Amino acid sequence: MNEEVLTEFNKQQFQQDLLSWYYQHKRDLPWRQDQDPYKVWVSEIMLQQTKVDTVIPYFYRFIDKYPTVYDLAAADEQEVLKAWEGLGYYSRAKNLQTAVREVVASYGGVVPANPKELGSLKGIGPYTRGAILSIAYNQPEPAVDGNVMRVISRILKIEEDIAKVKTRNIIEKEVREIISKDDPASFNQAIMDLGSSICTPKAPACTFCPIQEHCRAYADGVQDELPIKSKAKKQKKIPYIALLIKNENNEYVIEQRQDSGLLANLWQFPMVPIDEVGRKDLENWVFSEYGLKVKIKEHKGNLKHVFSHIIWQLEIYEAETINVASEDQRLRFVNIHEIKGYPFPVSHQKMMKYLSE
DNA sequence: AACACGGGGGC
DNA sequence: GCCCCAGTGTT
Repeated sequence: MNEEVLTEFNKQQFQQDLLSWYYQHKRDLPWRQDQDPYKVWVSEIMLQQTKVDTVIPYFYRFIDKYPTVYDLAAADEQEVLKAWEGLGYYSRAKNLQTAVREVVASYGGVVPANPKELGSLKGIGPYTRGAILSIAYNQPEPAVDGNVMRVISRILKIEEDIAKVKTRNIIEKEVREIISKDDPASFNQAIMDLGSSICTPKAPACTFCPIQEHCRAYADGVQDELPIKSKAKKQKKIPYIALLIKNENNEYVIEQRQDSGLLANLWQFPMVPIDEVGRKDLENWVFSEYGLKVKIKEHKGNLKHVFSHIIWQLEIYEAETINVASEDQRLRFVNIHEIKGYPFPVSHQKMMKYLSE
């Protein structure tokens, strides 16, 4: 026997150790009540780049409001966005509804059970495709997310940068090799559960790990060095003056953002990009941009809001205007009760504490 | 291959 | 502050 054989990966034992642990410790999550492909789908979209604890209340409300693909397909887009408010990455909501409408129109309301059709739907990439096929349809397909990349790169001691597409593909291929054919749904979810509770990014709890004896990183004492991941670049700061513009009826001006890009179609208080406009021309700019004659009043406070790629620095000012019949369909005057019906980004929800009757 | 795209939580 | 999170679409 050579050394290669001694360190060879014991697939059967690995599966058994992982799955027994999972059957004993799996969390009772709302999307694990049944295997309804639509519910699995909704949960997987919500869980993209988002923690389980954050998703749970959104998932309950969303499924309560849109229990089937038909309900979501028929829903009003703004209401869907309102249901998504605060969850972030709002294109997920738009893409989900687009895809659900496609399922109703082209697949008789049945979520496709094959990789090609499923993966062609808007918002369903390699991860979500694998997650739905394995969890809802019991197919032995990899579902490689951040957890899986971390766990597998440690288990197999893969020292490639997991930020690279190539590495993701390597890991997907490895998972295809070692996935349980008997219970692929549990296998994929087991690795994700393990990644969130034991095989954590920092200080993994290797002493409690059910697959410790299969872990090459642990064997070599390098579990804290893996996975290797290149750093994201620093966010650029963008200063704005945000305006709480009130008219004589105690209504505030809100505007709808454009239908693509950052926070697409959400509503906000008018913001002036200071770097482009300058402070001197502020009121002129507001008039040219919105057709509103405003008078800047009191400085109410400052707000910093961090996105994944930029940072907004908001200076908040109160302002006054007179009611005008604006041509701009994306502009509205609303009172502090009506405002609650519009989907707002968190940054502007924080500004609402400065509103007054 | 790089970047845009939210928000929250751990340390 | 930095890093991470059940990623995908666009360029």
